[in-house]
Amino acid sequence: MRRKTTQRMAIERVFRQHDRPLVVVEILTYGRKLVKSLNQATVYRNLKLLVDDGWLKRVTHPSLGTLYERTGMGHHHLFHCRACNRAFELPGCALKEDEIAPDGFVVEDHEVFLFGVCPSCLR
Amino acid sequence: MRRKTTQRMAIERVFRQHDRPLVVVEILTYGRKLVKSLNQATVYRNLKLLVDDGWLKRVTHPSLGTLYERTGMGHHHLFHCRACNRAFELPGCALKEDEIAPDGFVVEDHEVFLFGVCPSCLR
DNA sequence: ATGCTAATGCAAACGCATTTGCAATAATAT
DNA sequence: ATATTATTGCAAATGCGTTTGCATTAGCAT
Repeated sequence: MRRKTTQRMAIERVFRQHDRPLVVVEILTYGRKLVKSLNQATVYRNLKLLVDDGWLKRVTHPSLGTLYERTGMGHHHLFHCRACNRAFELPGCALKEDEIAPDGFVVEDHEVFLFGVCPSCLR
Repeated sequence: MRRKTTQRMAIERVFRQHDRPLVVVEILTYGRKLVKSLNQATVYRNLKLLVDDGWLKRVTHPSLGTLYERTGMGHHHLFHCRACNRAFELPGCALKEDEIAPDGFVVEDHEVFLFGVCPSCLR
């Protein structure tokens, strides 16, 4: 059976604390503040478990590479702050669904990535 | 000075012939139909030159990885056909620019990736 | 408290895209 | 035509994210 380890709980807490998509190094860095011995391999192994459980979702970002984000927040866009390099989830969809497809193309899904400056970096 | 080699001319021709963003293996495969000896390393070296020249642009696609597309066709979205796995450039922008940003976020740029089935795979 | 074994830490290994060293080749100036 | 050297082909090497083998540790059922 699956055991409730301190390292997996720490990883879950990292996501709850930051509430935004995270890169592996971020998870490792933040996680080590909770469990100092936390190892890279452990992070990867647990990320896989959490994705299998449906608790996390793996996303490939054009600039940041692989991101892990919590599931269950509906359709959204990813925002990447060029100042602090963090990713954020912006709720909602700003895509005009009817105007997406030139005739002949059937659009079934889409991904939108926004780039700019986040509120905390603005001031 | 830069020499006009048959391999680079072949690579350029591949892009003109197919008129869509290409992955390195595609460039290599199609290029070898023009210059059978064409080597991978040569492709990479020339892609770098063509990007430096501003003739090509490097793009990172969430599913396909690194793509190379010709420059100068204005703002567009990339469409990925899940049937034939090819990428296409769809002209225009279907993003409602005013509705993108929740207050506090300054959006300076964006990338849109569409997924579905292309015309030729539809029939 | 004890035993079983899932999970960890560590380091080595992996996969894959991309790059590099080098001798051979071919584009260009003369 | 000849010399010069940018460019090629080949194979080995690199970088980097991710995975794996294994001995040790720590959940959890008993």
